[in-house]
Amino acid sequence: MKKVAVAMSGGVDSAVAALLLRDSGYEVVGVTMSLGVDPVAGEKSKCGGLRESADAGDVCRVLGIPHRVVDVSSDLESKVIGPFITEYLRGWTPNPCVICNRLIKFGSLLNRVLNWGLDGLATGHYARIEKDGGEWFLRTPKDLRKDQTYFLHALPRKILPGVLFPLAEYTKNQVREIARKAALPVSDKSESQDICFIPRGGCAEFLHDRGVRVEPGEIVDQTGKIIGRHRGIACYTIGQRGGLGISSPHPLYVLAIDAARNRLVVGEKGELKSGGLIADRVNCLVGAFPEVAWAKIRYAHRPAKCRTRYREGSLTVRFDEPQEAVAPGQSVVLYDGSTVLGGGTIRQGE
RNA sequence: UGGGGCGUCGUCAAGCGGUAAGACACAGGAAUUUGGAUCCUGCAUUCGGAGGUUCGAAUCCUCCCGCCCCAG
Repeated sequence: MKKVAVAMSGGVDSAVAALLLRDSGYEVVGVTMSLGVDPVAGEKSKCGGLRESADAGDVCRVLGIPHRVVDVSSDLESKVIGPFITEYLRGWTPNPCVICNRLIKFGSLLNRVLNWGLDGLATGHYARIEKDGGEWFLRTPKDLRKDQTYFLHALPRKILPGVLFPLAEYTKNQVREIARKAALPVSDKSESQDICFIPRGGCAEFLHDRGVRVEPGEIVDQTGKIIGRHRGIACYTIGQRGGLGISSPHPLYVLAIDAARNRLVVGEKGELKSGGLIADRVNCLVGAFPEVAWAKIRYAHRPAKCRTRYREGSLTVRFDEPQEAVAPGQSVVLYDGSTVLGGGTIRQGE
C-alpha cells in the first residue's frame, strides 16, 4: 500500500494521522467529507461543515499534500439521518456514528477513494488493525482511554485490509504534541463534537424540524401511576436522569420508552440493571463469536464479561453481572482482550 | 366560622430563641466522535402577612390570610 487517502475532519487527530503517514513514506491525499451544511454564525463548528473543511485544507497545505472535498450529504441523508429519525420514532436511541462509519466513511467514501486508484483509506480513529496469521483483525489502540473501536465494530470484515489507523500506537497527548511540533493549525482544537448533523437547537428540535411529532406525554412509575409529563419521547433515552422534572426522594431514571403509548416509565437507579440483551444487525469480525466474551453496551463502558449465543442473525448476550441501562438502538460490541469480535444493535434488554 | 392541626427554595423537608441542613428538580461547567451515566459548581439576606416581646425570633405572643382534619 503506497497511495492512501486520509479522511480529514478538520480536527487534530486526522491531521496527525495524515502527517504520520506522509512521514512514513506514503503518498497521501487529504479527503474531507462535506455534509453540505453551513455552520450557523457563532455556533461551534462541526464535523462536515465549511469551517472544518477549511481547517482540513489548511492542514493539507502545511503538510504539502493535496486536499479534496467529497460531498456526502445525500448519502448521509438516506443512510444515516433517515434511519436515525425512524429509530427515534420507535423509542430507540440510535447511534449514528456507528452507521456512518460503516456506510459512509468506510462505505461510500472508501469506495470513492478506491475508485480514484488509491490503495486505501486512513482515519484519525484511535483503533488498530492487525494482520495475524493471515487474517485481519480490528483491535484496541494503545491509548485505551480514547479507544474508538466501539464505533467501528460494524465495519465489514473484508474491508479491513484497505483501512489504516495511524494513531494506533499513539496517545492523545502524543498526538497533540506532534501536532504542536509540526505547527499544525489545528493543534489545540477542542475535543468533543456532538452528532455532526444536529444543529444548535439540539436533537428534539432537529427531529421536530424533520417532521417528527414531538408530543408531550405521560411519565409513569412502574406501577403505571402517572407522576409527570415529558416533552416528547425523542428527548429521552434509557438510563437518562435529567430532564424529567420530577422531584422524588431519590433520582429517577428512564427505565423504558413506550413509543406506542407515548409514555416514559421511570424508576430508581437499581431498576436499570439488565441481565442480558438481544441484538440484531450483527457484524462478526472474527471466524465466529466465542461463547465467552466481554461486552460493551456503550462507549466508555468497561467491558462486562458475558456469554454469547449467535443464531439466525440474532445475538444473545447474558452478562455475568447485570449491567445498567441497556438501550435499544445502541450497539453492543464484543471483545476478547484487545480484539474486537464484532457486535450488533441492541433490540431489547432482558 | 365549635374543636384540633398546618403554612420554611419549584417539590419534599430539617430547624423548637442565637443569626435558614439535606434530598429531588433546575441551571452552568468538566468529561465525551452517538444518546446517556458520572463528577464539579450554583441555587431561600429569608421562613404565609402585619405587629409585638427580646441584645437577638423561622423559632415566643397577638391579629389577619390560606389550607387540612374532626365535629356540625
